[in-house]
Amino acid sequence: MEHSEKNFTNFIHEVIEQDLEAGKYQKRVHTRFPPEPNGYLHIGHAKAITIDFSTAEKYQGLYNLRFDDTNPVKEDTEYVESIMADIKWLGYDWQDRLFYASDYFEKMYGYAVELIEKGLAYVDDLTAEEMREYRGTLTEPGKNSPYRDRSPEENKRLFAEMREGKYQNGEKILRAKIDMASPNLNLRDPAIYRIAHAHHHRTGDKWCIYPMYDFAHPLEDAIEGITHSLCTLEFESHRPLYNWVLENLDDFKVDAPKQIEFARLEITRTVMSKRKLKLLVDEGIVSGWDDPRMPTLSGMRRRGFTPEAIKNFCEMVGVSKSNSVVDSAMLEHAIRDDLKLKAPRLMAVMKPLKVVITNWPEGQVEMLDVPLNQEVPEMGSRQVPFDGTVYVERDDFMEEPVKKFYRLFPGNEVRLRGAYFVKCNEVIKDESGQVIELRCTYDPETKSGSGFTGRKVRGTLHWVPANQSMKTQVRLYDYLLLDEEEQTGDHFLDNINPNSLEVIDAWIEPELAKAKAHDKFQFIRHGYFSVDPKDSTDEKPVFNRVVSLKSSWKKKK
RNA sequence: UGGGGUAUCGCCAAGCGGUAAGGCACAGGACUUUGACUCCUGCAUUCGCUGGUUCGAAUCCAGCUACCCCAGCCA
Repeated sequence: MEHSEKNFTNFIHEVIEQDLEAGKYQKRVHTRFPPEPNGYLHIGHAKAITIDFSTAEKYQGLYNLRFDDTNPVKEDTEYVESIMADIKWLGYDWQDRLFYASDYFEKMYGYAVELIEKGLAYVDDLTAEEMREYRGTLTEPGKNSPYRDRSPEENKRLFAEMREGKYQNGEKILRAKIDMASPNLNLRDPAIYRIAHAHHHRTGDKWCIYPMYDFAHPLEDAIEGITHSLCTLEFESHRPLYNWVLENLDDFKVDAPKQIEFARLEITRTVMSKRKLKLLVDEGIVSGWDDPRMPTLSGMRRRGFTPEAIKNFCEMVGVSKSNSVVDSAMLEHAIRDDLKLKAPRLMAVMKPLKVVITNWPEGQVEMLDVPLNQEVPEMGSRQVPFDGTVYVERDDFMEEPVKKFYRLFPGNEVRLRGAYFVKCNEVIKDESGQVIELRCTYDPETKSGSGFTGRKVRGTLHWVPANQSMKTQVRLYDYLLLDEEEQTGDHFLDNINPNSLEVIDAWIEPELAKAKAHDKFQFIRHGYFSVDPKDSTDEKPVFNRVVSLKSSWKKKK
């Protein structure tokens, strides 16, 4: 007899393995991701999706995609489409298991009637305000509605009339009859069906009553045969209600799904609330849900994040029940880690300073063969023309070098990446004293790849050919949007980082002119960039900086 | 204040009575045609606090404390 071995990696797996061992749910594992189509998915949803789907995969189970579309006034087809696109992009395939809560409206109506017949639900005439008053407070019990004791027959008739459209919004409501004195407010006769004369994006005008989340969700799960219903912590106190609904319906007496809660994802300096993100869009603070500064999956995709990086990040973060705030450095690590072996490494100069090689043969153009990624030889190489006149980064020159500066300064020799050693001999300035050009000499012996070992230089500079580089736009983003750690409350708009987007020109080497939408590169020393799919043209790519490189030098400066 | 949760390194997070995994960050060092990457090394005698049980506790018990969620006809 083998001893049962603990094989779980987080508390959800632990629960599942106990169920499996106990033989529950015919030893099936079936999960679901149930977004409401009222906005775009963000990185927080990515965590939920990976938890929901990878948990099912871990146990050879199935997972559903289900739109929880029970509130027509907030939902829209645009959102269901974006959600599906984003999940596909992440790499998950729900196959034929795509569901909509709205497909169950008729069934749900039937279950509501069953509760009415059992005397477990009643139609209330109280207004919303009255209901709030009757509900009591955290410390005081509520009191029963005067309509609480209507007969099942009357309730049934009234509920049918609600469905028929006989009443206005708010005029009547169906409530579960539980306990107005419960210490758990969610059990004080919660509303389960409200009247909403609104057009639903899928059912149109067929219905004017819609089930509430607390009633609908357990039914959706149970109808689909979900075994483990994973959701975020704020639903913890709803679990008794979730269970109440299923316990009181004859169809779901056995193997009712089990709700398990986990902490939602929070990342430093990141707005992670659909409501707030929508506000940013509506206020025009960002260009749309897919603005590259947005933590939405569509924004991150456009910015240049990869699904692998996002999934790895979620895995790194882990799953627990403690409210935590993950350092954005972890996300940055995830994308750098993924891109470092995928992205070709090329050169782009953002603030150019002209360098003329005075001893370069007049008119000679040498095509330098430079590897695309030294660590991945299979990537091959590209040609970079070298004609003795290049741009280097202005920051890579200091007329009066500070301590430990080993780039270009008068009298110093450095390597031009992929080319030769050059030595700075002369500094040319304009009338105002601004350095406008450097005169250097090169040493033909030192060509890259030649195996020259005569002497070493500390600095290697990236550069572009001055005459054959292309000027284009690059967008530098300071990680996401917020200035401060402070992101709570409704005043988060005051914390928007004004420098979250900096658009500047850059000179790119010829190879990069061919870059296509979503192509990713490392620009030596500048970071990882991705070609913007919306604003690039066939002739001219526009680059978004996905993330910068780590730099110990800048910090010490 | 009633109910429900959570507290382990700067940030995540393992741990399930046998003497504190791992990742991120950080700091040294090696390497280097990116001050990147990679590679070494360091980084909790201590687990919110106080008591108790035990040969032995982050793990069990008791009592505190702090923080999060719930008073939508949102999800």
